Amino acid sequence: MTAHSRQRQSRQPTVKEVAKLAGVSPMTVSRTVSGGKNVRPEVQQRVLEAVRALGYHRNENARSLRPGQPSGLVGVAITNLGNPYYGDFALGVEEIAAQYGRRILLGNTAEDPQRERQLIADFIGRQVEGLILVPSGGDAGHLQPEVLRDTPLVLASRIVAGIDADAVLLDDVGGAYRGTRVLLEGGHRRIAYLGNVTSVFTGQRRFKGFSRALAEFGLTPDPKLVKRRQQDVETARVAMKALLDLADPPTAVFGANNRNTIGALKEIGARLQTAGYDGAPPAIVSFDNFELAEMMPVPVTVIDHDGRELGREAARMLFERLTGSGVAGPTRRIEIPTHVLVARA
Amino acid sequence: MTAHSRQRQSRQPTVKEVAKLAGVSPMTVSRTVSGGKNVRPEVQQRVLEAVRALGYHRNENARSLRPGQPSGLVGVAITNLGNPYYGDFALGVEEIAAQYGRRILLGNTAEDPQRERQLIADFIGRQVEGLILVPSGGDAGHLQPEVLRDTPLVLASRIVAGIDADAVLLDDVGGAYRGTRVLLEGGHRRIAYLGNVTSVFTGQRRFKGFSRALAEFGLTPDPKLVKRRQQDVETARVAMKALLDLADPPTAVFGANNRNTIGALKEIGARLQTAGYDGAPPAIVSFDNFELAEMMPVPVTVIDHDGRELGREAARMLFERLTGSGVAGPTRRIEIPTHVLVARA
DNA sequence: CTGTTAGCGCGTTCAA
DNA sequence: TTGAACGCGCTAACAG
Repeated sequence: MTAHSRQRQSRQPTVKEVAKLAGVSPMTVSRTVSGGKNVRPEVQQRVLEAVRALGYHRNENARSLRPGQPSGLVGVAITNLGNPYYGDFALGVEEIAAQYGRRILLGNTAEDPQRERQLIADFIGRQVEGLILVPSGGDAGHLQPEVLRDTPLVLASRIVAGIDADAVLLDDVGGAYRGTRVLLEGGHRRIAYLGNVTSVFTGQRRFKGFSRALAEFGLTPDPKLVKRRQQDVETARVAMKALLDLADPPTAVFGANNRNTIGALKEIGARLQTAGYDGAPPAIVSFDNFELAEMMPVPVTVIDHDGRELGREAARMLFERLTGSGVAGPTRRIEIPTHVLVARA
Repeated sequence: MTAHSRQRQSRQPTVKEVAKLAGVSPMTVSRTVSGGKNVRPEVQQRVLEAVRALGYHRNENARSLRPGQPSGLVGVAITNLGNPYYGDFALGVEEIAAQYGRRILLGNTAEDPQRERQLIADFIGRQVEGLILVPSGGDAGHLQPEVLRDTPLVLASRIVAGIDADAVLLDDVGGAYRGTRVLLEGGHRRIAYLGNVTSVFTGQRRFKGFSRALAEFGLTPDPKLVKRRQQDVETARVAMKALLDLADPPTAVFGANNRNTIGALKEIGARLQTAGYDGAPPAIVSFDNFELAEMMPVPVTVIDHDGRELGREAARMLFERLTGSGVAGPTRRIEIPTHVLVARA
């Protein structure tokens, strides 16, 4: 029988067992493990030895059962952990949460409102002190104040119609606008758009910035060059393929996110490998940075922003609600700036 | 006063409050929310209305207080969530955990053993049913069976000396061996190695595979070409810079992970931009795949493996311990295969 | 300085 | 079918 193969039934030791071993009352154990105020040092010693001997860990769940005791938990629900951008986001949240001594309950919604609803309900059932959510859209019943009661909510990346909550957003419109202008000023006029499904909030905002820049050059988005249904790299690649196969393909492409840009680049890369390929590959503007963007075979202008900082900021907003001031203030909305990194010529 | 600005003090509603509103006893509420066995349909109706009206959520912490009741939590500690590979890993774990109705407590250790120790202790205090850990090395006192008691532990990516626990590893040695052979068979003889600090388990294994391949060609690693201290992209780039500045630079580079490969590529990319650069850039073999590897300006052979599958497999091992059979079997060690994707010529 | 009492929210057990 | 009592682990409040 090996180390981890014992019965799982025998629960963790409790204050009582420690108390018995140390020959004191449970209260003395409790006092000792929570700082040792009003306990004789020699008694503390005995208690701590018993703690060590039994491998005692204070039961945080039982502890937070007392009214007024915070659970020390924050619920975080993200649409797609597989997207490196949201990995960074989660890292930023975790970083701040750790500073505040909080732990993270993490869920991946996979853009499924139903799953999001379940996660939120479960998080509340586990008495999280607050929620950080990248919402997946759709019905928002589970985010209504009556349901959340007094659990603070911070929305990240996207907001939800009808929900008045703190939010950390990107400067989607401005970033998309400035990025698109780079293409226009570079002489491009046939610019394709690859984006998320129309219903996604950031998708709408980025398309608005894109359109605004075009408008300043007397252009409107060409429906044949606008593809807004791609959620992942492979569908984005297929969309790009369709664009390149047009009789009159675009000379530039706006990738409204990470996934769309990379799909587009993969298709372009495949064409460049092809012997018979002649046309000049399109230039790219990418909303979302990605590693090694500077090494692509076509110039990639990046609308850069820091997912980790987005996560940090979301967590900071939450903890302002949870501690000190700001607890009862009006909801706030922050926009994180974006930076256009123009491709080398 | 806006939606989320109320007092935080008024806790979540309890069975009692729901009971009062519905005009029944707390037990009837409890029975109703847990399936409704032995409750008259009309009474259930009243209860569910009260639940809805008050925004009641069953307190999972209180629930799991009863002996024998599982907490429904799994603790996951990762070394670096900012590495896209571990984002994928977390996604895989979450995916399986969701299937088993478990939630994830997530922590980032940042390769800090002290932080890892705190996280594990806290996870146990929160009554997690099991632990999944990418260990950061160093002292393993906090992983001893006496401390973990009966909480099953699954190690991922790396193992820990002296700890007998289930583990999911990569075929580090074999992958590194086969990848290195690709370089050797391509005629390369001066091959540099960029890797993690020597103490990291995977680093040792990958270096072993690398060395083994060299040995078959009558070579040993050249100390001047071996750099094993880089944990992030920037330090890797600097290491690569030093290699390229050698009087006799390597003709190929083995990147022992994601971070090292990308740092190396960034430096190579910078050189290629430089007007005066003449030498042929080195070929690359990368342990760990990364997006767009096929589009680099130098051929990149990838030792590919699926982080998400690693996560899934770790979670599966854990849940085999938690449920059904295998609860008390000997510890197991699984190796996930790696696939060498040879660069285009 | 230390111990006893009581109760947090829930569900098992037993009684009605 | 419904309810009352009890206790899970912990700690404030109150003795001593």
